[in-house]
Amino acid sequence: MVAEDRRRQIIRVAISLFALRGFRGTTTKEIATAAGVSEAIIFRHFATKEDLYSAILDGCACEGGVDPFESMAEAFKGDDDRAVFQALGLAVLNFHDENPEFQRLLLHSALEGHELAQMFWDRTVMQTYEFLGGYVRRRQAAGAFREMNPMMVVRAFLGMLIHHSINNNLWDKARQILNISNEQAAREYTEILLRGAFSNAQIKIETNFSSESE
Amino acid sequence: MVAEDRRRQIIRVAISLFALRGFRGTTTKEIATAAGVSEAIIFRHFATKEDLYSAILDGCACEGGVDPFESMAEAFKGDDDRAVFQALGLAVLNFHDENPEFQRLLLHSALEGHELAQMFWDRTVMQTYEFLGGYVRRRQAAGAFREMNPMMVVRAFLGMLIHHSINNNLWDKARQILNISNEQAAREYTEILLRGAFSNAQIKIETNFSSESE
DNA sequence: GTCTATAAATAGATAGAC
DNA sequence: GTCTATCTATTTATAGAC
Repeated sequence: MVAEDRRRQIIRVAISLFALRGFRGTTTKEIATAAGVSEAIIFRHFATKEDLYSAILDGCACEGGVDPFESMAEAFKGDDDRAVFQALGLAVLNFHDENPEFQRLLLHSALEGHELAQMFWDRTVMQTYEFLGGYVRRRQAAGAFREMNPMMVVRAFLGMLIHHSINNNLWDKARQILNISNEQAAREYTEILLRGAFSNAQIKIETNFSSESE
Repeated sequence: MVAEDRRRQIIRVAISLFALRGFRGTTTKEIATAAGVSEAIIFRHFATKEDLYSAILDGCACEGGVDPFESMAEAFKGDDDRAVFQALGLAVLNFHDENPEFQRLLLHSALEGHELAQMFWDRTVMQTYEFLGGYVRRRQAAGAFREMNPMMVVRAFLGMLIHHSINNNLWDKARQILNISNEQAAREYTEILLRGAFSNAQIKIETNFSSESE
């Protein structure tokens, strides 16, 4: 196999194993065996095990270039609150469903203090807080959202989504408790975020009460 | 030092290190050094490294005996929805704040496929879903909560809480984005769960609209 | 470009003196 | 109850033949 292909193959195999067992939990021997080569080949392409990890990070850097906010651009302009959150929610849930290894890699990385976690935070998480937080702030000014820290809204929504993904990814039994499609999950979480779990009756009582007291 | 004390000390040290670096990422040598003894002492008290891990689990089993639902018993009986969720929320947030090692240990365990994660799921998570899910079901029957899968409500709420704790625990920068007390966080997440982020004005429009269409 | 063989360091675990 | 010394297996990494 030509050098560049072999290199990419090793990285692909390493991602799977690091995701499964973490950096320290994976041996170069295991990577070599899984790639169907001898251990010496690993060190022919990567000076050290750390270098292999860094090469994975460089790969992630490119993948992260996909704009997660693309799908919500239209809803964003039209101030369609439900569509904005549903689109982002579905994008996040689908991404984690299609890339379960990434989430495990990221969690391992965060726990082990590697730089992937920091990179992901700076690049993706911060961007999401700014983007979505800005939207919430604008909608608060328009009177559609109530007054509260916009970051709180973002944190709450991301919490529901990411926890949902981690549950499905790490615990077999999670789906026994709640087994729904990503579309439905995105819709339900959006509904909870925007109007809560109270019934209309309850909300009417609350709304009447609060208008009296105002 | 007497045997039983030494044993407990080693376990305490091991918890810290396993939480920090994971099971595979921690060496018996490191544990010995941190405990201020030689490596041989570790293996005098625990036949293998795995045995040490199991001993930690047994310790957790006792700690888990604390009833997390105690603080919400009164609110539960009185159908005080806000108090129920706020009390549970505060209990969860405080627990993770006071036991940051436990959360890291649990995450490492879940990723590494050790039994702590499974034990925690069966014992604590399931119990929470049943308890809180049962409450939601009852309040739905009373017309206070709208019709939806009760597990969805629980999942959403736990998601906000646990994600909030993990953020504060694993990422330094999380507090830069959103730095609030546990009391405030429990209150805000409860508010989002029950009545959402929409303003009263928006809810009135929605409520009127939905009563017309009903 | 790939392999076998092996070096060097580190891991878990034991023996035996005090 | 604790230590030093040591054993064995594993892990990262290299050398050199093909």
